Amino acid sequence: MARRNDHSHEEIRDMALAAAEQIIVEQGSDGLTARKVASEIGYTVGTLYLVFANLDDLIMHINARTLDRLHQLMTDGETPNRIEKDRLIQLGQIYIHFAHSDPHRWALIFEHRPSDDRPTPDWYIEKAMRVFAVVEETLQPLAPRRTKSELSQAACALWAGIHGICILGITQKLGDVGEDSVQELAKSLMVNYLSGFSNNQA
Amino acid sequence: MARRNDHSHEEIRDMALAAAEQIIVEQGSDGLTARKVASEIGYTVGTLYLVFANLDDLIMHINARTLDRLHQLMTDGETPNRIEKDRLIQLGQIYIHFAHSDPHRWALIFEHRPSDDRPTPDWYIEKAMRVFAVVEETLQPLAPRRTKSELSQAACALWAGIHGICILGITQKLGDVGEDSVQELAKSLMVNYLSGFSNNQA
DNA sequence: CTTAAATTGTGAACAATGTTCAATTACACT
DNA sequence: AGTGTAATTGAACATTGTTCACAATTTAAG
Repeated sequence: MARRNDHSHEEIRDMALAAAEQIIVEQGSDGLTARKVASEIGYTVGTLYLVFANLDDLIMHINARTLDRLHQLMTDGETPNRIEKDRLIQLGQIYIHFAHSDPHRWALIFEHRPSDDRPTPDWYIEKAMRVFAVVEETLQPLAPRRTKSELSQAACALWAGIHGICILGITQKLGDVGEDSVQELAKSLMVNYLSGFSNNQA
Repeated sequence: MARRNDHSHEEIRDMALAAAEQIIVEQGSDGLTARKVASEIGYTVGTLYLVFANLDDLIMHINARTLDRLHQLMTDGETPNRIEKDRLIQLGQIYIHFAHSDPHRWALIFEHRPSDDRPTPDWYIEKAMRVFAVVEETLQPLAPRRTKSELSQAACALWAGIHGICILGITQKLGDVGEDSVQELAKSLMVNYLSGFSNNQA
């Protein structure tokens, strides 16, 4: 059976992504195989390779979706009137909760290393930057006298810091801790960092 | 040819670890295969499985060695007379330099996720804790009035933070930055965090 | 020194993986 | 109906981790 025309390539692409995501959520990245995804959508491996260059390509697209959902959560219900410090801390909470509620999809973003020959595509970098920009914008009002580059650096340090806590927390590298403890750690990091960052500005 | 008795199992174990580490250093974890390690030491796959339970087991032992080397670097040339704040910042520098100078072996520690059925062995956790303890001990004199649990939490937050910066720096997730930039970010994190942590104590 | 037993290493075999591509099938148009 | 085109297939290939019946060699016994 060929040329079934049941679905356009665009449709197959979306079906494959949805099926792949379900596998990831349920079984983690180890459970993801080309054959499984294909059979799940009623096609065969060959078809998958008509739509994606390879599994890495498919994973990149899953990750893009994950970044979109994270960005959505971080900008959802934005309350600009709120005290900015709380808003930043809230961002950290959102990130950590996101990672804990969907650990497999979250982990997939960082398990994937860009191979040397195929560098990370621009459209992907752009999505990652979009998430990061939210942090930067939220930080800005907290230290108005800092230069743009100082702000960028601080946002970077803070966000990477939260991320590190998240990683060590979820992968249990520092003992058996729940989401609550991770939230505590992150809050401690943000509050103390901000205290130094805001007070010591020129 | 069996029972060659050229080497004891202990010796084979060490040779295999050395060969595997060389492969990791040169090619990264993707290049590591059972057959490669075996042929490198002049034995066959079967023999490898007499000495290690499986590849995960072998990797755990490599990671243990890596942790030992890191611990060595962190406690080497200890100068207790030095200002403690500088000492802590120095620890961060050591960690970041370690990661950059040996990215493949460093990454291997975090790529490896403990499988559900075989939890991380105690001897491994102990080695990880040993590294972490150095941070805790160095932090203690900086905030004498804090409780033990507060100190532990702060050390955790700080260390995880440094680690996060390291990850995003090395994997280039936040653009193309060199070791110097990563060092800057880490220093920013530590200085500002410490400022808040030391000043605001009861 | 010969022979039997114990032990140590082998490598063929298996199931699974990502990936490719000649062959096959179904559709659209004349 | 017939013909060409394009979509889909799935068998095939190279690798992977892992196992285990067997073979080779050392050791012990007679």
